[in-house]
Amino acid sequence: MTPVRSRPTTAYAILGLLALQPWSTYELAQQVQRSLNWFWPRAERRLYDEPKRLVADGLAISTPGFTGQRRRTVYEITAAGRDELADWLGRPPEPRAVDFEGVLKVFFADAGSRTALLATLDEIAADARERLGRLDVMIDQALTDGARFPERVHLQAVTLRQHVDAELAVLDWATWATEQVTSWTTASDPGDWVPQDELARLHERITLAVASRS
Amino acid sequence: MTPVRSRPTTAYAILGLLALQPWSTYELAQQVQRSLNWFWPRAERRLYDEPKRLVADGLAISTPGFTGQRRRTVYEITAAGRDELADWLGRPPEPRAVDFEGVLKVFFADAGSRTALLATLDEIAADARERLGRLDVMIDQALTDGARFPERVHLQAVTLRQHVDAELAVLDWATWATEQVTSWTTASDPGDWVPQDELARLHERITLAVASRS
DNA sequence: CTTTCGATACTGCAGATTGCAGTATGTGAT
DNA sequence: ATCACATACTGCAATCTGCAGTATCGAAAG
Repeated sequence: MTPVRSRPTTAYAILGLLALQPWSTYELAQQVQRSLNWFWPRAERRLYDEPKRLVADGLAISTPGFTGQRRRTVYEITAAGRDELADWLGRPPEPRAVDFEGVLKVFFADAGSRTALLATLDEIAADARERLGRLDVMIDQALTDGARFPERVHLQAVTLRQHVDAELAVLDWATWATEQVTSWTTASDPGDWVPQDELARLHERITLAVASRS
Repeated sequence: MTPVRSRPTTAYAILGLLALQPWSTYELAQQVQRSLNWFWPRAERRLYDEPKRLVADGLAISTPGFTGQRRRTVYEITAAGRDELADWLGRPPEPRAVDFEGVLKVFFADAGSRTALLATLDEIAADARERLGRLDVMIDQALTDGARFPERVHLQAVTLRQHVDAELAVLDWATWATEQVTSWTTASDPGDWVPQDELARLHERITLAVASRS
């Protein structure tokens, strides 16, 4: 039996795309930017090396071709590739990891001005709104004939809902936070605002949620 | 004037902690795991190299000391460090980036079994519940006398709310997704389930949200 | 008909970052 | 007296990013 050499998750991400159809590296990069970027953002550079390793390990095959004089490599998944992909799907996922520089700036806001804090919250909200706009376009494409993989619309709907939920949560939070901060005197002095009340509400929400959804 | 050499965000994260009080590298590592891990997760390894660079650039000073025979280095922020920190707080943050292997597995679920998909959703929910449990403990500590920085509780409350919102959004989504998938025939065949209805609802939610909160 | 611009199709390289193993000492409990 | 756990790091391979650089193709503009 083949030893289950664990690969970087990016390998499986590419394998997953190859399971849908053969792609050239360039198309693969486009596709990753378009759809995977929401939950598995990787630099384009990575997507040029990883398929080579998949080929070396027999999980994909590469077919060199030409567009006029210009070389182009098309990758295709193998049976072994589909096996490893299915295997990976059966293993527990890594916990979610979030890089959110905006919240880092909010957390350390007392080392700067109240104005800077409000600007940060504004940029966070603007970013969320921009993302929601792009999600709306994707939803539209999935609804109309634009869907590239009509047989996968159910999975797209489920994952799109995750993105929308996440972005709306950020937007709501940033909107709420802006309202609170507006009543503060400075970034280090919240004036009359009582953080303990908010913390108590958070505790309530957690208790309720964990009780009802377990 | 000093040129604003842009540093990795991790440098500012450490600078932010040093702005609160001096720390040894080990304590710094603990603290990053405890609080920053939620929105700026970094390997412990990183936190041993970065302070050295801060010292080299005059943003911090290191004081070597001893605990018996064992060396230990304590870092302190300098005035230049506080300046750069405030400067960073005034610059727009990087957009949020999420590594969520669980959703990647859901997205490619049709390459595996329905059972594997349900297991993935379960693990996502379990992870969210575990995190909410830890958040609850942190909220408790901030509420009772356990707060290490009572003058910063307002900022803790605002950021804690972000984490709670995010985790609850994930938990709600995973719960909902499990219900939907339960009605599917296989991971590639949703049976009677109509993804278009869900997509239409998502479009509605985006339209409403962007209209009301802009 | 030529120039220009954006899309296609990559490679090289320095530096950022992780994960893990390894080395050692200090402290409190059994 | 021993053991487990906390403290306090370093080395290294592999992963990953960002950016600059190379080159061809196709369509539109002048």
